[in-house]
Amino acid sequence: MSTKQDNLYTGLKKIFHEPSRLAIMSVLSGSIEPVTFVQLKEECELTDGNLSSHLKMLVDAGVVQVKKSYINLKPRTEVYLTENGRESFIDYLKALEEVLKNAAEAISAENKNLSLPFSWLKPVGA
Amino acid sequence: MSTKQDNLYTGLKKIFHEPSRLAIMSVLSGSIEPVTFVQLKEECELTDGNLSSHLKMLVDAGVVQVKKSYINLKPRTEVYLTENGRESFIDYLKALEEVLKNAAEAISAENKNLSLPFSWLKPVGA
DNA sequence: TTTTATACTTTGTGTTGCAAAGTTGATTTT
DNA sequence: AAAATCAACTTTGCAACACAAAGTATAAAA
Repeated sequence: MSTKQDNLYTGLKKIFHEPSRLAIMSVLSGSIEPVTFVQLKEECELTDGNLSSHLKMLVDAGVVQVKKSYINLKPRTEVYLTENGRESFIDYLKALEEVLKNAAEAISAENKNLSLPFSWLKPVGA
Repeated sequence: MSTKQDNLYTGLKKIFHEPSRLAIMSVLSGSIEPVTFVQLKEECELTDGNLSSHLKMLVDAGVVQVKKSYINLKPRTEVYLTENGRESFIDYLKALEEVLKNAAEAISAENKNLSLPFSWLKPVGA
């Protein structure tokens, strides 16, 4: 039940619709194993500070969980998606797909001459 | 020439990566004719104030232009894309496509059982 | 023993997304 | 002919937030 009237863009939930967090979510989606803070930092090319605060937001939103421990006397922060996180991220991606399709169709409708840059708009089998 | 190191997410230019502005750009992309303030407002389901300020940002970014006139003694604001606007919006959409593909692949790699929600991931002809 | 390094967290600040209020001029009501 | 209403915008105010810079804690090197 969404209170506000839905349109194409309503599904672009703010928590995911930010490049750094999109990167984090993509990396986490790509592994069933938890990912460490340091790995995430490297793969997403984020600074310590920015990763830390984005993670906090994701945790507060209930889409990731964090497990802190010490290994070899060093802190180790492991991050993983919650079940809800996985599901709502997929929903976000679906919404994004719709938005993208819609935009790409608008463009190619008015640009018959333009070579289609968007692979999935090419009619299957053509 | 991009000063900062590029990654997958660098192409998500902030000016377009906001749902309201994405909506505006999509509508504008869908017509060669200029679109009026009132039309945009309705199609994007935005308030007057928010449309006004988003338009200002798009104008300042040089991606749309605005022509003000009076018709029937009423103000008429017509909005249209600049050439640069059309091009850079396509670039944005391409970047978005890459990001989306990357995320969808990550998900389906770790969820063999999951029915693929993303149409373009289905092998063509399968 | 004072640097240096690692793994984070917190703080500070300019930006911005949105709601609410304001503006300008035409039209309708009283 | 005031006064209130409407239409099409613009401006203002403010909480949220993205990013950089600074801070903390512990361990290892010099």
